[in-house]
Amino acid sequence: MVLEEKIPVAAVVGPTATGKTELGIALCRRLNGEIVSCDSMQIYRGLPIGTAQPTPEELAAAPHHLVGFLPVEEAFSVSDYVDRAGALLREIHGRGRLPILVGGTGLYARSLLRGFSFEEKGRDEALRQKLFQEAEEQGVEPLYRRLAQLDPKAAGEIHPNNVKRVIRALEYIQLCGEPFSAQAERSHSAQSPYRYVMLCLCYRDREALYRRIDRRVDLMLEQGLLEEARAFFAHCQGKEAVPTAAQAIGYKELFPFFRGELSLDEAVENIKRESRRYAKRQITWFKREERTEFLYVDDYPHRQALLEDALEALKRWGVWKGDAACEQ
RNA sequence: GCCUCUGUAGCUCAGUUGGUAGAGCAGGGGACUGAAAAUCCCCGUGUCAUUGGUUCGAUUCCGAUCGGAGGCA
Repeated sequence: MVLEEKIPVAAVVGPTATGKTELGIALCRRLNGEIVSCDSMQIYRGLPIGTAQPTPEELAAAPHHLVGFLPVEEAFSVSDYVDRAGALLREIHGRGRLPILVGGTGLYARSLLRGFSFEEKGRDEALRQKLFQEAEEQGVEPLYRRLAQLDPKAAGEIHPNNVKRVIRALEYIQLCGEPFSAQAERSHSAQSPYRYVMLCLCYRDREALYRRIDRRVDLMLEQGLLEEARAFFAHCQGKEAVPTAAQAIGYKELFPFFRGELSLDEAVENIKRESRRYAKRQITWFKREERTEFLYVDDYPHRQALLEDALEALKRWGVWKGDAACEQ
């Protein structure tokens, strides 16, 4: 039996407002590729401005996948993402084209590219609700103590205050009948089916990044973020389950304004601040990834130079063989 | 012009009955396997406005100077 060839994948990651979409499209056209989005919020339909989806022109400039396809009330998860994106990567490769992953959701990128596998029985809404209620009534301590008994290793890795993750671990143990830490161990030894590199766009000058983020929020407002968010707000009214998309930055800060609890200026300031903090968390995520190449946008005089270095990096990591080899 | 209050971290302010200082916010660092744009953890040295004086010692007390706020005219 022949060793199965790993699928080459070029990934463009990094914090918001660094030009991932643009570089992705440039690479796509240069390398005859197709873009697979790696963004937990751009998947939703009806929120193009606030989630900074590619514009209609950008969508027309290159084939895109997993953008704006999901109704806002539908649940989604890493596991769903890895399934769908993984299938797309195989399809695109099968067509003889290069899959290009573009987006800033670190969890999705890592889970997909490192080849994490997920259990069949993954989630139980009723159980979650029950555990959450317990946490609310008695605090997290009893839940954390239970976790420490059932899975000491996981308990050691999850902070007692992190309610969501304590609950998820307990849910996993009950559903899958094994310690939560067992799946991490399995994933650790997993072989990635991809030959990839993450090109992480970033700024050397943090202030410059923040200025860009602030400016982009203003731009979103000019493009009609307020109307988009108001429509989404109306859509959410009267529904007991709050959709995931309502946690997205840009919407969750405007909702208090619609309820009359904040001035517009305050809400906009909050959007900017949350976007900056989010960018910081994104950077933390990619700093830790191994197959990552940082490209600092403020090092380049123009976009062409950035593209050249990106291509160079793809060659170095064996994702792209270069023009000569392509024509053989 | 006179009177009163005020000047301490990037911002808002505590405080030291005289022994060179600490909160909140902002900011920085980190974790992350089915809600992830979520959730969570860690991190506080700054000419205590300037300048003279009193004192063993002043950011703290006194004087002057320069900002800021309010009141009376």
